[in-house]
Amino acid sequence: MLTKSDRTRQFIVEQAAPLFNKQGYAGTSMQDIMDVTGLAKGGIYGNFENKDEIAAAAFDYSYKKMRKELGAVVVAERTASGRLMALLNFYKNYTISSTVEGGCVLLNTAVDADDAYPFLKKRAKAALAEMLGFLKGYFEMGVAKGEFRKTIKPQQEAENFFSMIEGAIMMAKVSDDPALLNRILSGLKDHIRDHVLIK
Amino acid sequence: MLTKSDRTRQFIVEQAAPLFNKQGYAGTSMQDIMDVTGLAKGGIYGNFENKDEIAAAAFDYSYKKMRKELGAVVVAERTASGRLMALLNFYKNYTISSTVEGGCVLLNTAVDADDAYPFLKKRAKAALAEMLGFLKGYFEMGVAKGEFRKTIKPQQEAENFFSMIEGAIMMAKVSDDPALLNRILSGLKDHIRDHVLIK
DNA sequence: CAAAATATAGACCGATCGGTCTATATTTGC
DNA sequence: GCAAATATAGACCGATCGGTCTATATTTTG
Repeated sequence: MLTKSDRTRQFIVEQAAPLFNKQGYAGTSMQDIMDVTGLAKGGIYGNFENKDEIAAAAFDYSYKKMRKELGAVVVAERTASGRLMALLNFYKNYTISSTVEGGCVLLNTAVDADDAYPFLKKRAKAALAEMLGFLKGYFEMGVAKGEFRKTIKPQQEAENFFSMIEGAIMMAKVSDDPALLNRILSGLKDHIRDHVLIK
Repeated sequence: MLTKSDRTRQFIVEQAAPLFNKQGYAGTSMQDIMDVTGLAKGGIYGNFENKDEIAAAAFDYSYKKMRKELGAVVVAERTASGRLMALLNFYKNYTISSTVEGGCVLLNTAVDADDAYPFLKKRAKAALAEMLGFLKGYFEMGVAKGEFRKTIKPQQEAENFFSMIEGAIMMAKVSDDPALLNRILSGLKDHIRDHVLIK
């Protein structure tokens, strides 16, 4: 059974995750976390060593939640193209409603952390590598099954795909234009149909 | 002639810009700015109302510097494809050596500001719109001059282009893999040659 | 249900936050 | 080169920062 502390810890992480995702590491104070959880200092520090540990746990939680949601819609599809389409659908309107409030946790953490917080950067780096690995796997699957052209390069396709999605999330968010992201996603679907799938 | 205050103000902005670009708004303290300029509180606050005003001036400075450098290499080219290639070359190795230390100021500010600092978000939004406008203009120019296919859609091409570049900068930076960005840029060059230019 | 173990409240800490103000130093205009 | 205007140093402010510690409250275990 889950101990009280385990449940409190999880509660803190879940409440703090959107704060870190929206406000970044430096922009999120312990007071913010106390406010959002309703706990006092002792309640927080009894479960975490320090702010870094909460931020790290919050990232892990947010990323895993996203990966789980994404995984669920993707593995429901049995073809490579179906999986890629499901992934693109997953990101539709992602600037309006994302897994964790504040948009893509990978994008936010990568930009927030890369020059200032190595312990967070490490996590974002690993998460990105994993996501690229998944994408690459779907392209390899398509080629292996004879669904995709043999000429496509899975690694390159994966990098192209994900850079466009992440860039589009940033652009759509700062422009207050969710449709911008959706247009990019739509373009990627066209790309699969026209240049990846065997005609 | 430039007054003393004008020169000091400019000096502060130039020294502070890399700090904000690397550490973000919340992660940059007035003490940091005092340290990097060698000025005391009075020297800073005699030239700026508050931290917001410095951050805003720092963004404007960084963005204009980038736009100027980019503009110089782009307008040296007389063809639309030449301009796009120049732009892609401009971003080569941009995670290693960018206009202002810390990478793309537009990406960093957009992500840092969009949920927390409206006064900065507004600036990033305007800057992004301008960059997309430039890109769109080059594609329109290519079509108008008969250099590009009439079927290409300048707005869509511009959005695709820029989202890929920005996403790739984020990915390359967090992965410590500058080559990732260069591969994306290379892919975009291929795209122009193979699907934009008239054969 | 009582005793032991655990978890939380909240007072407290020194350091740092953004910002003000005055006295002094430096420029500027004549 | 002197007087007036301007710009800077740095002491100081209250608020907030991340973090500690103890006393109390709550769980857990027998």
